[in-house]
Amino acid sequence: MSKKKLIMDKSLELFANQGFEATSVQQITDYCGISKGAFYLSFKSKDELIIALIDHFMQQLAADIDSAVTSSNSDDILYYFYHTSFQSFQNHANFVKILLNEQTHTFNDALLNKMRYYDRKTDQTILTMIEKVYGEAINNIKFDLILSIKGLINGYSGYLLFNRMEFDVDLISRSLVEKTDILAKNITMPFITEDNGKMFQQFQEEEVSEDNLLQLINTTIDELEDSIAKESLLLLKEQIRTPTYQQAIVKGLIENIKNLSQYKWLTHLLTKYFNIN
Amino acid sequence: MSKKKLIMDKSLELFANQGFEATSVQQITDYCGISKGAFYLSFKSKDELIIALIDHFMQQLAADIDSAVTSSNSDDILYYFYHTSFQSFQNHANFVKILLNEQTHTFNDALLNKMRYYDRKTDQTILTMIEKVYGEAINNIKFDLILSIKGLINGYSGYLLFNRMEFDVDLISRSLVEKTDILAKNITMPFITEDNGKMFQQFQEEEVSEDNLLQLINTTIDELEDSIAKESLLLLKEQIRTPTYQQAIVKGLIENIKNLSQYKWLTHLLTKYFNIN
DNA sequence: TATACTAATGACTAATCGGTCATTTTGTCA
DNA sequence: TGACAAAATGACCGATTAGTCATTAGTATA
Repeated sequence: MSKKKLIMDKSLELFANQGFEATSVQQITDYCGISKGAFYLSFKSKDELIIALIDHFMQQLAADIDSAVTSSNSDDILYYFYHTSFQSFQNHANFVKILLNEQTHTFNDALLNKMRYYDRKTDQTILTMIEKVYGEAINNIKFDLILSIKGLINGYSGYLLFNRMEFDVDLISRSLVEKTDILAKNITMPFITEDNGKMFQQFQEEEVSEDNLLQLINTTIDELEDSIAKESLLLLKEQIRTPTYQQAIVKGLIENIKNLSQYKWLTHLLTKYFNIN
Repeated sequence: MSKKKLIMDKSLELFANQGFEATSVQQITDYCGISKGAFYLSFKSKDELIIALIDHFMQQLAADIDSAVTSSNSDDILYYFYHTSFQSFQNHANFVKILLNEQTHTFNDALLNKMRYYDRKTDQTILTMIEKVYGEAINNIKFDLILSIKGLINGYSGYLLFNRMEFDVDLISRSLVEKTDILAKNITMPFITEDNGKMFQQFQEEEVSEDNLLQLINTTIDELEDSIAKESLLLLKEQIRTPTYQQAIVKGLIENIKNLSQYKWLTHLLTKYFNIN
């Protein structure tokens, strides 16, 4: 395990239990069994660490949900959406705790922007989903439906987190699918009109910047043990710097990474960058 | 305006914009135009300040909602519940911001307990409300209904707060009443069973401790300009220390305070303490 | 073994924090 | 006016923080 990964893993625990501001760098390094200096070899600042954490998990969550939403039948989309969300919630309870705690703190502009970005991204995913499931029928209530879905997830997450409960992902998913369906088919009095809802539309997927992509590749290479996937990534990195291979080869290399479930986001970005379908 | 009130007003702004931990006592006193020493004449510590803030607003909110729920017809209860909630939200946006930010921070036990206490109180109020509106019919889904209602409020509050919008309290209330009604009448697949829902029942209204009551009276006296209400409070304070007057007189004195809308909580506690109906 | 390089250390700094208290200012009596 | 008390001040304290950097440990090459 790379040092960066070690710090991220351990600090996640501490942040979740004590909050971001209340956790000192000294505490993190003690807990990791490394020196303070070593911390600053991996991260330029404490802020950079929390942003890296948020990015790491949100990218994965966004990619998981996106793939669940795009790859399932119209009938099952809602179920798989909730299932993926709460499965991820169960697997990364510590991260969710940080998210709920630090959600709108203004103290760090970069952090706030990240949060906003992912919030918008979630809106967009949900919008795509409900349009796919209900089509034109819910056009005038779609923004209320988005808020209701996010609200339900929030309400139930808070309850589960507070009670530290083991829970049945299948049951909660089916229960929330029913609620969503009930709302979608019966609401007649939306609060958010098309006009107010403009902000939901404003989201544009970011350009895949070469810098960001390279940085993400480097981080991932760092995390990986020697393997075909690592070798593929190294080759793709070269390909970005100086294009050498044909599309087919590039596609094959990306396919080698696609199989690792935790790198769906990277796969997504690579596919987009190299213009592969 | 008393110094305590001044500090609470000003610090509310700062906490809302920067968070609790990120705001220093020095910053608060500078913003108030007083010295650091003066701060500690009003509050024993910084923690005591945040707890006072939370108490102040939550007591008022709880009393407002409670009176809205208990004093309206079964048909209108839901509407007045949401109306009171969002009206209060609109009037005290800064406080809501703090609540959303600091909601589950563990760093301070007393604070955490306050939060939990009021969360439970909210659950209880909502439970009473939906039982009054829907009776036995929703018995098996009532806990899901509580979570859904809290979730909806949360979802819409977050949206409104984020967009810093002026909004139509009547419209959002009617819109959420409809959603609540739709859910109450159509849910067939609850996630939380009677057994899991035990925790919702555990709430017991706190005993009215003499110390707490006296402290609240003193704070309120401090806030008030000279008036009948202030005089009444001073007399009631004496009555607690050494009972002198008959029930009728006590009841009359409490009535003098009841008329001030912002002291419903105090009225409630006094009524309970003196055993008046 | 000697050299060169990187990785890792932890004592240190400057700044900031919550909280204290000797001192001064202000207000109120006779 | 003068004596006294209450209110208010801000320099100061010990503790803690994020971040730095001269030094050391570890490793690979010659």
